[in-house]
Amino acid sequence: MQMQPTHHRQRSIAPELLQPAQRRRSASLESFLESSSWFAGLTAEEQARVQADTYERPYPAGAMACHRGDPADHWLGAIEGMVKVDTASACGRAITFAGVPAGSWFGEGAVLKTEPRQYSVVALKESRVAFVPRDTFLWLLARNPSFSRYVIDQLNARCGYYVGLVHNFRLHEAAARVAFCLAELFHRQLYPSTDRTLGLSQEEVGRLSGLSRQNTNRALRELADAGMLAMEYGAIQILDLEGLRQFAHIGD
DNA sequence: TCATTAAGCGTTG
DNA sequence: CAACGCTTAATGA
Repeated sequence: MQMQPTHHRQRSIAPELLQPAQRRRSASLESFLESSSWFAGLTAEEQARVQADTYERPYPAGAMACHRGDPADHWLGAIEGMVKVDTASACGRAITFAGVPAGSWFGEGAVLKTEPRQYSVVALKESRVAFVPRDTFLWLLARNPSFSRYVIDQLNARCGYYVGLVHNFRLHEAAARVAFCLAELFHRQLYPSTDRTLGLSQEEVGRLSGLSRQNTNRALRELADAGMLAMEYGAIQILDLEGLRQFAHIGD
């Protein structure tokens, strides 16, 4: 049995209280690992160790999976739901750095450093998170070239994401910002299997793109009028991902 | 003066 | 009950 993090609210939800979408049959931890692109490049021995060492935890909406300031001793995967990375700082306001849809691995930067975690990880809705212990992660990194290549690609993609973010925010206005943040949730390397309907409230989209609720709403209407997305109650449906990317000037 | 935002509130899904 | 839309008051360019 693995030692599990002690930091999270211990609230479990009775299955009958869950919404249908949340109760939907979801991937087991095992199949989640198997469907992750980096997993196929491991030897049988490595795969076995990863499967033995990795564990998962469920989180209700709003729960914190990792606290800022805790030691970063796990590499994380979003199995189901959606989480965000932010600074839930004691001083002042929370800033969201990234949304992490299901199917994505993240936190590799924190595991590679020895410093405590700089950011918090919060579930945006009912979610399950996979924890790969630091030792296992470093072990793979040291012995398997295809895995280290994957990690390099991951870090590189993240770096490119933030360059694009600065570019976009310096040059463009609200609607383009929102378009950028939404489109990047479908980044091939970072977020390989995002659902076309994002379960994000307008307020969350606002936090993600650094805009007020009003501005976010206005921007979303603009994008909806252009036929790139459809606004739903508590969700955004992406209709034209390429259009969004162009509008956000991704790749310029 | 005009634009933007946080806060509050009534409505809606 | 949370998300949404609208109004309002404060803030600042």
